[in-house]
Amino acid sequence: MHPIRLFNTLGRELQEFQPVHPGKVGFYGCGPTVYNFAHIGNLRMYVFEDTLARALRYLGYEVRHVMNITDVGHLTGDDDSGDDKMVKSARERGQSVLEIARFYTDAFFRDTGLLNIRRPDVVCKATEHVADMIDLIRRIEANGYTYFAGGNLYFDVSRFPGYGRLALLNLEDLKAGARIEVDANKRNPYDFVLWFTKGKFENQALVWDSPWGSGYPGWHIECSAMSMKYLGESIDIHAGGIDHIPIHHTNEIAQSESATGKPWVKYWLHGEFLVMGKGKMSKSSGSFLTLRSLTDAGYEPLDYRYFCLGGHYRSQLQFSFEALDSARASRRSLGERLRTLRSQAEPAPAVPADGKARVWLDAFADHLAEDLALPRALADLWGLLRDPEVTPPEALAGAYDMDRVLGLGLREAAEAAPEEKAASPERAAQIERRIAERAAAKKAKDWARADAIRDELKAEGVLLTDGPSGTTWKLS
RNA sequence: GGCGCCGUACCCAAGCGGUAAGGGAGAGGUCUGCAAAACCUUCAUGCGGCGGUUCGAUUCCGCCCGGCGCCUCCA
Repeated sequence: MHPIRLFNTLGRELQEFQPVHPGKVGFYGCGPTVYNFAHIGNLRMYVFEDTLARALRYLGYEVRHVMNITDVGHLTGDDDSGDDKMVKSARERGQSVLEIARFYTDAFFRDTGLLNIRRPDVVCKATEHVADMIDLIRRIEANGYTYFAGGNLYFDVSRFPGYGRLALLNLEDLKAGARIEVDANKRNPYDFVLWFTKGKFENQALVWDSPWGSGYPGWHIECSAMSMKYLGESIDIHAGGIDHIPIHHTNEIAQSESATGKPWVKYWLHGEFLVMGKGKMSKSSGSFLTLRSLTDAGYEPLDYRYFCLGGHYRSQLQFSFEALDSARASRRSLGERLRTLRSQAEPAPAVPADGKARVWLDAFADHLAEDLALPRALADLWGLLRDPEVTPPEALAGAYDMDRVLGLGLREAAEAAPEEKAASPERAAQIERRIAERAAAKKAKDWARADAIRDELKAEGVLLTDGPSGTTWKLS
């Protein structure tokens, strides 16, 4: 096991990682709310969670990765968010809320799969854990942290010392804070609902029976309940988006710890936003980019993954197509390099135990262990591949090893044929004929003729490359 | 109004007290009939501005300018 340091939002500092149970990591990563397609900003978050789990494993820890799927509540209503259109069109297709949830859940895993994001060990849906949530709320209630008002069960923030510590909230400051929701039933503006029987949404689609009446759970309880169910009452890492610090995670801590009476999450890791042009990409502000829109524009999903790896998870990442182009060019170049290495790697590559390659691999591990410094780790990959002192088999084996974390499909890239983009057999034969024709022209030193054929093919989207062993081609 | 984050070359982006990682683009070169590809080399005395602390600051402190996020579902 490699020692690791992580930046804990709780305390805002780099801390040495000491899991509750040595060598084992209970990791809960916030999952999607499945009421729309994930946009590339969301996806950045899941790339982060994925690389974190991969890195922990690479560094010798046994990881149990749990992710929630939020498929409950607030699917109807919320009409000022602009998402209504999505729901409405789904409704027009005669689908239920659960069908919508299933549709977007499938879409989510399709996207994450394309990005080489490994499926977490446990994927849990909120709707399948309402009983667990009710049990947890009962414990909170039994411990005296709740009150019932206006049909809803509230969490009483004033009973929980240290509320808001994660977010550095100052409860005294909230007064003038312009936009706190006015809920006459709340004793304190920061109180939040654990169980609704009367919500702001008239036609809540899903309701369950509970000791407090028929209704549905509050926004925050699912993560507390499910993380405890699958990881125990104290977990090592909880990761999520930076926007969740002040409300969602703050409330999760309050309710979890008031139920169990013990610390809940040891290390809080928060990923920063992907920003584009004038600000973050959000579901509610109209148009946003999906993975699909990138692939439609001719990019491969892993180009986007590579792009994400180029920035540290705690920094905002500036998205642009220019930047994505750069990522694509880098990844292609990487593939080219690996293919060359593979053709030179005589012995079957094995992970280098010593030698110069080991130096790069050690640096790679050290960088991962230092708050998941993926940009550094990526630079180590380039260093390994460009180092003249590293033999081709070592370089190749080292790259494959690093790819356990990077997830860039390096082995596939190395083994891909140059003409990876296949044409139909007829088309291929036709192209081969033209090449043969050109070869004859070249032999006769009829350069004009040879160049004309090359230009014609280029215009048709076929790129010719003359090499020592003849001419190869690929579709552009 | 409150809280937090950030400003590094043409672009993306690391570094966060010891003299600027990496990638892309650009430039030069090798190779080639010419290209393309590949490979090699090169590319910030400088890190928004002004002060301060220090032997030494891109890194710490203060102020200013500019950008972003959260406080409402949101990664």
